[in-house]
Amino acid sequence: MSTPQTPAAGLPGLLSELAWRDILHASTPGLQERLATGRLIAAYIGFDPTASSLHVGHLIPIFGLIRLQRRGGRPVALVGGGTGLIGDPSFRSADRPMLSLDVARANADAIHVQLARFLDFTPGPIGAVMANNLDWLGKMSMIEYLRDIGKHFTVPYMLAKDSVQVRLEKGLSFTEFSYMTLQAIDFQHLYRNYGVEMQMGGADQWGNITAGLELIRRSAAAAGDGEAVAHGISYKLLLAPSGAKFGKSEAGESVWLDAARTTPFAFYQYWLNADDRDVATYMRWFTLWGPDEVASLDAAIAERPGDREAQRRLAYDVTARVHGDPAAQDAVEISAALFQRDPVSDPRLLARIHAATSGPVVGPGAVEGGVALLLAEAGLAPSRGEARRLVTGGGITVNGERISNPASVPTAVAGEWIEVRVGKRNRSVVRVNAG
RNA sequence: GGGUCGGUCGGGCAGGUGGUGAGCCCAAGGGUCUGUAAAACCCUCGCCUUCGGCUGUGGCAGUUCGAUUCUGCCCCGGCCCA
Repeated sequence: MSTPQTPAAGLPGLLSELAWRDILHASTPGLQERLATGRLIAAYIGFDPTASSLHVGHLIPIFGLIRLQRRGGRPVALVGGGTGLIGDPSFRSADRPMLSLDVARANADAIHVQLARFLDFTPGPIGAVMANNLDWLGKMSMIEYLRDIGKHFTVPYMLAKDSVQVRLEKGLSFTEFSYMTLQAIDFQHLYRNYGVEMQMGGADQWGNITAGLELIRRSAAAAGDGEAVAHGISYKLLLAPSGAKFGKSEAGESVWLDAARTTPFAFYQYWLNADDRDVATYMRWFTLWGPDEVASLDAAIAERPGDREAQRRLAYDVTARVHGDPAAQDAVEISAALFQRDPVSDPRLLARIHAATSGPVVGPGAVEGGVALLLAEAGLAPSRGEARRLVTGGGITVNGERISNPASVPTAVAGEWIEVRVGKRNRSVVRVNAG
């Protein structure tokens, strides 16, 4: 981890900030000089509409745009409504599925809405802008493409990309091979129509970014004063030191930014449970905290790991950014109630926890059938046999009491709520539906 | 299209020659200790109505008292040839 030092303010300090946060992978020569002029710069990042929601992995590019805007740059979020129809082959081992036009469009719209939360779209010099590349890629004719774009790319240049090389053995369709030229068109289009001078992206995108630079350089050759007219930055791939798969819950599910897919409570819990070895990286990447604050939390991790101060601060900060302060506060309170030693007995609090965690609902028959049946019916155990094993193994606590007999019948609080703990971390409130 | 080798739990494997497949390793889950950690140790790990029962070796048939094993056709994957 780099030694924190206060970077210069504004755009001139952008690269050094990314460096001390240990995010910077590569940047084009001359970029620092361009930023040092302090002149306004616009930069973009592309988002593939492969799903109808962004997930925590997308926070990396999102923060890329946020940091740019805070330093006085104009962020441009490009949704790949057109490129998503093709599928980026970069470093993928197999063909990626192509999205249908309808799905790509619907996903692009949904992602649009999510991105709006993170950036300031107020019109102005640094107001964020959204674009969808289907708007221009969808209109381009094949003749236009081959004459104006294809002409600037040599096959050896395209073949030389690492991202292509790794696919040559396994096979690569012409469609996928052409992907980099589409992304280059995006860059050129944004360069010409929005004044975008820079593209940012993950390290796996470097080949695509440079393809865009190549297209802009060749097609703007008339300018010809030798100075680079466009730039690129790539971010390191996030490798969690603990070896954990970033962005996956303990159950192996993706952690989404959409509250309907991942509740704010689950989202908060994901960050709170970050491994000590990973939290240092996460707080650098996923917050706007400065060097001093980061250093003090580094110290807190080292001196009082049990307090998990960094995890708590991180979890709150990210949850608040994604879901808002009230939701983050709610997640903190619910976590406190659910993970204290004593069971929750207040029906109103139980109802609140049930709602915030999207707790399971079962019929009265599931309760009368005993704990094992209840666990299976509530989806807290995959099968009745598994539920039985959990109970006999001492892993189940109901309303604060450890249960050892799979057939025992639990009592619902206020006739409606049952607090169930499966192991230590998985805690939930089950609602018994009398009707 | 032809040949060949394979398809056994989430992943990787063992199960020469027809005689009981619920075994192993990893991953995962639970417990103890903890911080809702990590590490370590212990337990579990197909399904069910659980002192017992059922299903299951890619699919469908066949031979047989009995098939992972033998036969036929089909599906899927690797490699070689065209």
